Amino acid sequence: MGTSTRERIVDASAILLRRQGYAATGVKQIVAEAEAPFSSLYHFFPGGKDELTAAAIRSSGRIFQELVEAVFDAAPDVLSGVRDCFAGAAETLRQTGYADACPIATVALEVASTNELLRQATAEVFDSWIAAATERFLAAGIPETSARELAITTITSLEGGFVLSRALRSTEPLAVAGAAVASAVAAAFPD
Amino acid sequence: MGTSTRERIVDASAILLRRQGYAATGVKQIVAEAEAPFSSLYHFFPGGKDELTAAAIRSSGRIFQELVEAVFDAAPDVLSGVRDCFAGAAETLRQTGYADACPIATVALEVASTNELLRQATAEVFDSWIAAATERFLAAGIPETSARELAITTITSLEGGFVLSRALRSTEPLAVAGAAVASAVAAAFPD
DNA sequence: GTCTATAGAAGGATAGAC
DNA sequence: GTCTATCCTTCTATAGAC
Repeated sequence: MGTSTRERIVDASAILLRRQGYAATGVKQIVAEAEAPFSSLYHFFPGGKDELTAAAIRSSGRIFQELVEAVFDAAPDVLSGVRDCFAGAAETLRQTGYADACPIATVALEVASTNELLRQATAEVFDSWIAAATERFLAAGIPETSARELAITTITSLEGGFVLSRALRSTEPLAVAGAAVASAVAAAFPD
Repeated sequence: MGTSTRERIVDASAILLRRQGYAATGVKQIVAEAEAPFSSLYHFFPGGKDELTAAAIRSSGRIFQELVEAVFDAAPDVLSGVRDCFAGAAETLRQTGYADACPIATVALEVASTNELLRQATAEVFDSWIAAATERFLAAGIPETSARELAITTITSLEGGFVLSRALRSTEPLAVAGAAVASAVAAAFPD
């Protein structure tokens, strides 16, 4: 069974949102990219562009989380895990001509003050990422108070690294941010 | 002498770009907000929306830099300077209903892979911020190798903190990111 | 579920008078 | 520098047949 029409529409939407954001992505461009009939969009998403965008945010948020978790969990320890995640992000960015970074950051900034429905979708994704990272730091033996702070530091550093690396077309910001997070993680272990 | 028409157009453009981004900001909305004649936009910016946006990016980038420098330089030492900058950013964010964060980040992500002219404008601004921060860390006695890395860490942390704080409508990410940067700065001084 | 056609608003940009 | 009017495209969304 190939991908369903609904699935192709969500996937195409997610790709376009990541590269060019919400406002610049038209529904006609989405169905064209998905090779789907125009009317299918409103068949599967009666709420139109916003309902589709919310679905795409949640979908790509989950996929990105699973991808990062896979990289992280494959490492022998948390320190290597953090380093591998930032290195992998930098490599993907470089390989895609600095296009493929965080799947939801552009949309998150666009809608934060203009679209409450979509703002909540991005907030749910970030909350889920923070929870997943916190779990892993806790499991590694890092104290409860530090674990959540380190999780937030990891994700803010990744997001900030993406912003500067894409704008400067250089992996330096992402590499520097990753090294800083690694140092913070190393310092968080109880003596 | 009040503000010139050109100035009002650039300022209105900068405000709208910060809150809702590039694609969502129409030229008609800009001149309405600026209380300027529509034709003045094309009189002062023959290159249209892109030329105006580039000017707005450089203008708000410079203003934001001056604002942060003023806060930083008013502090008794670099550590306090860093802390004050993050605290001030968090307070502004909270006071504006999580609307006023980085003036160029939303646009930077939107145009990074779609508009080379504007991408370069955002890159110039970020480069200028990195240079200014590096100078200050050097002046404080931090070794040359560490100074640039700390400068990049500071700015990526601020940007990432803005992304999560706006999406979550919470100052926590910005506060946590600021504390992490402060720790890194404290650790960078030679013994 | 998909087809064709189209409504109705908003987008960026320009012309020519003053 | 500013006025008014307008061009053409693109946008989201809907209607009704099949």
